[in-house]
Amino acid sequence: MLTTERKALLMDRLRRDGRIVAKAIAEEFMLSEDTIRRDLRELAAEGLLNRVHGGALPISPDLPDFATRTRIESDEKQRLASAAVTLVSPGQMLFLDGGTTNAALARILPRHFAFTVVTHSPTIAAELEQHPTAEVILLGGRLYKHSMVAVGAMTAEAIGRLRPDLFFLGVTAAHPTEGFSTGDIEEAAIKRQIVQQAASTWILLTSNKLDAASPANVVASDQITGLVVSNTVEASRLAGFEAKGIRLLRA
Amino acid sequence: MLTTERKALLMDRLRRDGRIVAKAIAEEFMLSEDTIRRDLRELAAEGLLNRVHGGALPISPDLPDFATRTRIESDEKQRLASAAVTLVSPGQMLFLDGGTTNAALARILPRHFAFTVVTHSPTIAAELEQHPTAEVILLGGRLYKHSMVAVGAMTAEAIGRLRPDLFFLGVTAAHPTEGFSTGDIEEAAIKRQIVQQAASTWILLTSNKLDAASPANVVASDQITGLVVSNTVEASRLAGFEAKGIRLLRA
DNA sequence: TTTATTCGTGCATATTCGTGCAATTTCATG
DNA sequence: CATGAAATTGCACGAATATGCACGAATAAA
Repeated sequence: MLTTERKALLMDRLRRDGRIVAKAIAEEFMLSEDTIRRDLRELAAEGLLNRVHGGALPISPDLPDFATRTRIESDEKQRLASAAVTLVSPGQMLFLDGGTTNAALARILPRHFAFTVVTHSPTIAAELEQHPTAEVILLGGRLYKHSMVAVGAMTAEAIGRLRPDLFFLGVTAAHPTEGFSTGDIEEAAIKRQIVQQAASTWILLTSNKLDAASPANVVASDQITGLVVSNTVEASRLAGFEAKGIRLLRA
Repeated sequence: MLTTERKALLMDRLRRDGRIVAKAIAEEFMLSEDTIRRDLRELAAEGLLNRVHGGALPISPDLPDFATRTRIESDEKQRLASAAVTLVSPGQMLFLDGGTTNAALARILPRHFAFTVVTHSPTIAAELEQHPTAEVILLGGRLYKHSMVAVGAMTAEAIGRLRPDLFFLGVTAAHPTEGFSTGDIEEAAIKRQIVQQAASTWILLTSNKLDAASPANVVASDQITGLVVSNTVEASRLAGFEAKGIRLLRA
C-alpha cells in the first residue's frame, strides 16, 4: 500500500466513522502503530484532521470556526466597513458576498433609509434579521460549507435574474496583474457571474490579502470598480491597481 | 472511546440536557466516576462548563429563575427533537421548516450517516455549518423577517422542483378539526406547498400549541403524517388527531 | 448534628506518544 | 546503469497520558 494511498484511506475512514483509533487501524492495515501514528501526525500538520490521544477526530468540532474568525482582525474590517457604507444610496439593490468582512459591513448598514440587500450567504442574512429598513433577498443553492455561501446551478439561475447596483465582492487574494482570486473554483464561478450582472463591484480588502494569489481566479483587475483599503497600506503597493483604472477608497 | 471524543460527548450532553450528573454519565459510559470527574474538571478549567457538586451545568450568567424557565421550555423541545431524529434515515432528503424547535432538531441531526437537508431558513442553515455529513440546500426568496424564512415566488418555484422524503413542519397552533395554522398568510402558503411536495410531513408540537388556532391556516389535519408530542400530554388531548389517522410519536 | 455522597489528591498500572536509529526501498542525477 | 540522497518502515526506550483505586476532606441532605 502506498503511503499517499494509505493517508487517503485514513481520511476516508475519518469521514465515514467520525474517528480513527490508531491501534485498531494499525491491526486492520497490518502495519505498525508507529506508521499510523506518523501518518496521523502528518495529516494533522496539514490541518486535515485533529490528532488526539489514541487516534484522530475530524477537524470540524474545534476548528477555529466562523464565529471565531469573525472576532479576529475585526479592527481593520470595521474600518473598511465604515468607509464602505458611504457607497450605499437609498433605494439601491446591494449584493453582499459572504465572508467575515462583508458580515461586518452588514452589521453597520444605514438604518435611516430603505434599500434591498441580496445575498447568497445565510450568515449575512441572519445578521440582517434585526435591520429595520433593509429588504433582504436570500439566494438559494447548495451550501458550500467552508465559507457558508450557496453555490451551484440554483444560485446561478437566481443571479441571472438580478441586476444589482452595487456588489461587495469577497476574495481571499488580490494582485494587480493576476487579478482577484479565492479558494474554491465553484465559488469563484458564482462570484464572477455576480460581477457581470452588477453595475459596479467593490472589494473590501484587508491588507493581508494584498499581492497574493489563491487557487481559483475570480476576475481580472479591470472588472472591478474600486477597492476599500486601509490607509496604513503604502500607496506604492496600490499603484498597480490604480494603473488599471480601479478607484481607491482609503479607510 | 477516545478521551477527546468523550469530552465532546459530554459537551453535547450538556447542551442537550442542560446539565450533567457525573454518576449517571459514568454508568452510561461504563467508566469510573473518577474519569468523568476529571473530564468535567478539565472542561471547567477551559471555561466550557460550570462545575458543580454532583456534575456540571452550562455557563449561563442568566438569573436562576429565568434560566430554569427557559431550560424547562427548551427541555421539551430537546426531547421532541431527540425523538424526531429517529425518523431520519440515511440518504433521505429532509426539509426543515424554520422555528426554534426545528433549530433544536438541526443541532442534533445524526452525524454518522449522510443525508440532504433542505431549508428556507438561513438560521437553520447556519446551525448546520459545522455538520460533517449533511448536504445543505438553501432555498432563496424574500426574507420574512419576523420568522426569518424565505417566502414568495422565488421560494415557491424552488420548492416545486423538490420532492423531500420527510418534511418537519413548524406551526404555531394545532387543532384536531381546525387543522394546523401559523401567523402569516404568505408563510402559510409556502408551508402548504412543501406539505404537498413532501412524501411525509411531521410536526414537532410543544404542548402550549395544542388546541389553539392562529390566523393563517396551513393545512387540514389529514394532510399530516404524524406528530411528535411530549409524553406529559394526556392521551385524551390527542385522540382527535389519532382519529384523523395521524401517527403519534411520544417523547 | 449526623450521615451519605461527592470531591480531590496521591499512587499504581496500562496504554499511547515521540524520538532516535537502523534496515530497506524508492527516487534523482549523472 | 550506478550511486548517493531521500523516503519509508519497524523497533527500542524513555516520556507523557489515561484510568482506576484508596483515603481523607469537603459538601449536601436529613
